[in-house]
Amino acid sequence: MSDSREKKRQKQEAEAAPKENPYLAHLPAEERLVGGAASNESHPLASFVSGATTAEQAEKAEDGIVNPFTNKPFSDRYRKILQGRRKLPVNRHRQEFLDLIHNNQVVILVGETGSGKTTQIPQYLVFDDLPAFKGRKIACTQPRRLAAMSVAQRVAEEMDVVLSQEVGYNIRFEDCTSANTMLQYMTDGMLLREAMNDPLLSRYSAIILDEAHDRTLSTDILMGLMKEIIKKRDDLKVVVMSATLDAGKFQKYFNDAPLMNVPGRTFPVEIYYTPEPESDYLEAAIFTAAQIHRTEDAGDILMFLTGEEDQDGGGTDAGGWTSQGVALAQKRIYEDAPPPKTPGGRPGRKIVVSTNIAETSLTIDGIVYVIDPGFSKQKVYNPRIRVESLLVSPISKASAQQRSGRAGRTRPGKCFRLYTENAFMKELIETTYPEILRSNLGTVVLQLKKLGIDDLVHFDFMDPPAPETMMRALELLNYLGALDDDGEMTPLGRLMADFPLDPQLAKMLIESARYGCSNEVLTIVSMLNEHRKAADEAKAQFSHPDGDHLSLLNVYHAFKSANEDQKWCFDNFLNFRALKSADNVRSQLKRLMERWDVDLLSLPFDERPKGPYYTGIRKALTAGYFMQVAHQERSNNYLTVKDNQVVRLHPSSCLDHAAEWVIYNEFVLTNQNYIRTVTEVKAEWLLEIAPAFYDLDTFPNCEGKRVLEKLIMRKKSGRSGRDEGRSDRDRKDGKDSKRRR
DNA sequence: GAGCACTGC
Repeated sequence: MSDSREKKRQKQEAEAAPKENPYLAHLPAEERLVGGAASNESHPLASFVSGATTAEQAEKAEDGIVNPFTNKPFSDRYRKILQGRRKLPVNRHRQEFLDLIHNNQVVILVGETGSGKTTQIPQYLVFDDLPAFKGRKIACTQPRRLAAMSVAQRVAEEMDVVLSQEVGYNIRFEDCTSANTMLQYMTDGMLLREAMNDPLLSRYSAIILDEAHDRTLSTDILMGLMKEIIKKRDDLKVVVMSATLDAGKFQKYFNDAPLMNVPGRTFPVEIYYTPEPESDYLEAAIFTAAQIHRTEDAGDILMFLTGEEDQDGGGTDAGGWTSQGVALAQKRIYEDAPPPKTPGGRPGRKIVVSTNIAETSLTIDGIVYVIDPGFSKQKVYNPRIRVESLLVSPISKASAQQRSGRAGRTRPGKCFRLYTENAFMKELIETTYPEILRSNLGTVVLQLKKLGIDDLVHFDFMDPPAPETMMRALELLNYLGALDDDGEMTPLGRLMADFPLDPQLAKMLIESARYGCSNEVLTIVSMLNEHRKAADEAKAQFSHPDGDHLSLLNVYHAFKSANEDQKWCFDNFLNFRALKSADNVRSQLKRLMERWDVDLLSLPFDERPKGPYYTGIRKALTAGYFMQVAHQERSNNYLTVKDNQVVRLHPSSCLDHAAEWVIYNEFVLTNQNYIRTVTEVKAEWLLEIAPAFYDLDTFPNCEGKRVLEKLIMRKKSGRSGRDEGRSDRDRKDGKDSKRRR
């Protein structure tokens, strides 16, 4: 949700009053009324009827003297760009597209990279649909923020308008649109959030879902939502654009919608396989690169590895090579390869080492050779132990094709697959499983409920998730109090869905007001959101003995006390950008709390450490994370509650004593099971805060269960439960316990 | 004492 709801409301009001034809601002007021255009035959759009235009009409308007949307003369730059646009492959299909969209509510469009679909199709729709006549807009969604921004910028130039005026973009933290905006690029997550408050998406007359082949969680939900909305809005047009050949699936899903195919502008790529399987793909990749460099013509190399660790291995430098991980050197990959080392010698060669991000989202010119070891790191979800983890897995045939295609963007290329042809044919799956089949669905289910989808079992997913995964999500939301026992959304659940956070974090934030520490929990939640960059940085001087969550709070306080100084961050080994970003998230969440009347409170600070300050915070943390708890056994191992997984504290943890019960933020599955970002809690809090989850009848046998049983017995017999378990005894030799591990 | 594909609200 972006900056101000008030701003949005005003904008909506302005748009809801389409009395005047905004294209005719140069005319006297009476002629500006809708329908009045016909009375001025000189206007470029005078003869246009929404939903019944031709490519010829539109091109004539584009070729004219005056920009029909601004009434200003077209610039020279505009005309130059227009020439290029007319040469794009998609341009030849303009009339075909119009015919399809006139006769169908949904159109599927397959266009490979370089076809021009992302920039042109929305403009074709603008000229045909004339959204501003209706006081509506056209939305084009992108999975990534950067894409939404840069495409909007490009299209604003193509249409010769100022970005944020007729063409704009809307992403988290940045709404670059105005009351004049008729074409809006946005992230799919942003449109989804809008749908939660406007279930029919009534502000839009057409919605284009781009990069649908990505099958992100948001795209999948939006597609399901579109199917619902078109039943209720026959005035809404939907275009689903994808880069893969798997268009049949999209067609079938959208009730046999018609398909338009736009070829890309690509060159042939020769594919080479290894005769035998490779045992060490990293070594094989480096060897292949060396061989290409020795024997092949000039041209850059793109190498797909699975992660940063791999990429360090690829950092060889020899004979004018440069090698850079994409994340580390986003600028350098666009530079030219180095010149020959000796005059007249062999040309230099650039090697781009990348994760699968270069598969679709990144275009690098000059790549002629692709090295594809056939693996990528993928998210997987195990509903049995409720853990999401990253796993190096074989890629799909579709991914392999995408990868090889990267070699043919500028001229004919070669792709070296480091696996056998037989493996490609027989072992690789056709397409990568969509994210929705590989994720914890807590957030998805909460969003769907908020969107008003009551019957989740029969919701028309393009790929329905496993019932067990669905059950896990419902169970989580029920324990958190977001759904009642009938699966109906509670007021708390509705409020939780308004926060752009995991359900546990949302619950924790909302509940923190009851514990009088919402200011502090707000900070912790914001820092956790940025944990990958910020959490590990909590160095010794900021660490808190009771846990990592509290250390994050210390880091943020110190950062603010140092006036958010960049040098201070550097001196203290903290990531400045991550902290700024956490601060940005914090402001957004704070605004949401203010809007929804969640009190912003703090407990008395000076009474630390004995007073309630930290206890209150830890209780609030427990209110969100009571399902992610581990108990330390006598063997010193930790066992996760209910699932009984053996885990160890992640070495980055600053917990400095044996803590019998801890909540954890993250379960990291590697060679060992680790829990990361942990804070000590008390058994009595668990029973008190989440009695439904800590119903011991639902527990498998374990030490933790017996400890809780004893505690309950003691409580029943009227004694104080304060000295439960063995924690007080162990605290005395806490340092030793730590060392023993 | 280990390691983190990518994205998004």
